[in-house]
Amino acid sequence: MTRAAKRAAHAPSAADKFARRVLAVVTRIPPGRVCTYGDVAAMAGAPGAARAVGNVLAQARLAGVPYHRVIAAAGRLGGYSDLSTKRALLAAEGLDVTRAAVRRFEQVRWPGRRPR
DNA sequence: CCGATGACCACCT
DNA sequence: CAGGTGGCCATCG
Repeated sequence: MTRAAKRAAHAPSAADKFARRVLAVVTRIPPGRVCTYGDVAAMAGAPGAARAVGNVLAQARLAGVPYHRVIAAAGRLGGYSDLSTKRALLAAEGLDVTRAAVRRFEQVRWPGRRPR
């Protein structure tokens, strides 16, 4: 189809672009590792937009994206459609999860923060 | 353009 | 350690 038609079909809004970048980053987080909303924001090219990242994840419905690997600062769990599920998923990946946080957070944080 | 919203964040009580 | 406060940011109406 023509370029004009293509653009008319689905014009890539600025909003979608931001969301795409955020989801792209989240998809790269390996199992057993986690990132904070702030980390994702920075990696997505929008340092300081941690809150905006939360908004994206809260709306995203794409499959194959490990949303549960994105937690709040200091290893606290943060939000999720169902917190008990988030805990279960993280625990299933070998993480030590307490009522409201991931233990040894700095050691499972991704990308590696030069441990030791 | 402005104000409201939210899966945040740092800081202070 | 539980709450409250002010600030930040992208989106949406």
